[in-house]
Amino acid sequence: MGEGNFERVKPLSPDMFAPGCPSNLTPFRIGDKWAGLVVQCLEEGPRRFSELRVPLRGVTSKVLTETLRALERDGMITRTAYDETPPRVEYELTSLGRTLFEPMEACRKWAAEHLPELVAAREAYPG
Amino acid sequence: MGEGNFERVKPLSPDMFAPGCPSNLTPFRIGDKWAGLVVQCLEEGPRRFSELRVPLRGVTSKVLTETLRALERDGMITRTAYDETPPRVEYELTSLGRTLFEPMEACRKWAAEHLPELVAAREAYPG
DNA sequence: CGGTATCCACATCGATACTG
DNA sequence: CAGTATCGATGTGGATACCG
Repeated sequence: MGEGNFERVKPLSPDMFAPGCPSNLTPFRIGDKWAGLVVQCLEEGPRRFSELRVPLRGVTSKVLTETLRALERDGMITRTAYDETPPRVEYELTSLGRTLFEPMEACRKWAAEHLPELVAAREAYPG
Repeated sequence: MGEGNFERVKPLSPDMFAPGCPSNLTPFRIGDKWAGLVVQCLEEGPRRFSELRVPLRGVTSKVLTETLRALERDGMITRTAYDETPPRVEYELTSLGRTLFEPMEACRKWAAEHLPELVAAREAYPG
């Protein structure tokens, strides 16, 4: 409650959307901090700009716009603007974008199974 | 010839090691440009510092050192220094590091199948 | 051989303010 | 609602030089 549409995006593991979580992995972390998360949010269906801002807590509209444009440019998502007031824009995975599901699942599975080991190693590391 | 040990690292797809190739994806592209490639190089066995510099063309020793330290800190690789002259250091995947194979394979498979579509979309994009 | 030590260019990200 | 426009902090990667 008070969290808006956050519950529409079912978390796949406890802190998957937490900043810095290594499960933000996916084929699209090519120096882009948010693209993988956006794709994850869109896996369940089309989302509006403001709906994406909710689970991606902390992202500014500027950065979210840049991320969405990059994904659109690479053919991963479509942008559909409806001529209404107030304006409504929906983002949706393309068929190409949906092919990302498999590798992302593999990465999420890895994170779910091995993240604790990574964290433990990091904490045990001198320094 | 003249390429040193490059052929020891069998390329999994034509330009997998090319700079900017989206197959450099893997769980370790968390803002790190080279870690995924390093893990890939180590999948076939232990490698020396200078052996890693060959396939990762363009990486400086400074950046390679940082990358290796980060992977070591996260428990993905071990560093073994042999007390010889000239010095010899070997890097090797840990058992945790080897678990990265599955998600990385999934990413490589994705790239091999869908990279052309991404590139085509990018070229067709206005601007 | 296997690194360190500096310095620097560039890009990404974020904060803030404003708009149709 | 869905952005755009600036500006600035931060940090990552690269160039170069040097060391045990």
